[in-house]
Amino acid sequence: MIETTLFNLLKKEIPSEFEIEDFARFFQYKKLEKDEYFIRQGELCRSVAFIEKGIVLYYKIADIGQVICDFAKEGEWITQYESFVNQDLSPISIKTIEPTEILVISFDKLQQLYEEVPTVMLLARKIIEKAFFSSLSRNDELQNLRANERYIKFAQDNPELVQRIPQYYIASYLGVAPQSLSRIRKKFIY
Amino acid sequence: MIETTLFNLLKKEIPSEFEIEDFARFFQYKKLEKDEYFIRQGELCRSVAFIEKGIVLYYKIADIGQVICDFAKEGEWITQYESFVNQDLSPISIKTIEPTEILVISFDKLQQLYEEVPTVMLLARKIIEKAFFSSLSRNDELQNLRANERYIKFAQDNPELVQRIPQYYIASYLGVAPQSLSRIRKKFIY
DNA sequence: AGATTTCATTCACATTTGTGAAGAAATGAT
DNA sequence: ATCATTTCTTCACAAATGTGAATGAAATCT
Repeated sequence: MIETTLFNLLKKEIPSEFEIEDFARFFQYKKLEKDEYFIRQGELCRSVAFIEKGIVLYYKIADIGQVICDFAKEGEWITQYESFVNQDLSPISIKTIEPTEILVISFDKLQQLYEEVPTVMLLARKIIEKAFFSSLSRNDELQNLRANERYIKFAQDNPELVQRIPQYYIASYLGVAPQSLSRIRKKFIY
Repeated sequence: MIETTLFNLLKKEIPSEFEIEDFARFFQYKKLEKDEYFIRQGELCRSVAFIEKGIVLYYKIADIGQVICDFAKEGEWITQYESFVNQDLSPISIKTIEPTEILVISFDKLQQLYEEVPTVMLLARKIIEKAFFSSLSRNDELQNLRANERYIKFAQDNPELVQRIPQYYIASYLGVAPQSLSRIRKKFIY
């Protein structure tokens, strides 16, 4: 379990005497089936994870039913920053939609890692900033693009996800009815 | 210019020997007319400001024309975090839509302030986190609410702004045509 | 393989939203 | 006060999107 994308990435990004084995002490490797949960709506979020392989779905149950908030795939972090930071109850659930392998680090271990390798904190900030900027550009798209334009952009930016994620999830993520997305797609496939 | 909302707030929030006068050294007070710019699309953003009084508009010129990205009013910070952090060209313009008074601090002075009063950095992080979380909930609203629901929520959350901001700006912010917003409003005013 | 469930498509129709034009109302300038 | 400009409203019509039901395809289970 030592030769992971994450540890190689950390070793490369973070200038320190730390070796891959040292990083590995802080993380717990987990193999999840399809439809297993990383966190459930209403629970406390006490850890962060890196996805080695697979896809997770962020969603919540609202009055209109299930709403897809986000996706994350291999090479990305699973963060529920809002509840992680405030140690508040999570407003959303995160679950796998494929067999998925993750490396988990608890809040406490993360603090230790920060202390042992302060540069990690810089990396963490960059990850959070990236999430922030993505959120801003998602606002822009939801505000200014039509459903069909949103789909085209999503498909261009995430060609793999279009293959791996059920369409009604993508529809929900784009804020559109599944039937409408089907109608939209018909115009681009000939 | 010493008795400002900002300096009282800093004095209250930040435990230190710093007095109001000490904070004042770092900020430059500016009085802006209506329609003056804090930053223009395509320029470098080298400062942050606190609004003592007035309202600013975040907007950009896109292919569909002018698009309103955000508002900020007295008691809030003017930040263009994306370009501020990366020292990149600003993708948006920020201008006043009322006579407005602000307290400006440059990037360099902010670093100095961080060094002299480290707790300021915590405050800064909280401000950025707040912007992040607002962005997430704006995503949620744009994704899941209809135009009329978005307007109702906006009006509930910002009753003052509804009075002070032209409606076609609000329409653009909500991602709706001004005529549609007018139609929506008709149903709630009797 | 067969049965069951889940997912995607299609259709008809309702509702929402966009668009361009016209005029009313409000605001600002002289 | 008068005029000019900006903002808001209204209308008729077009386009986009939602909804519920029906069908078929694909995936999953046993």
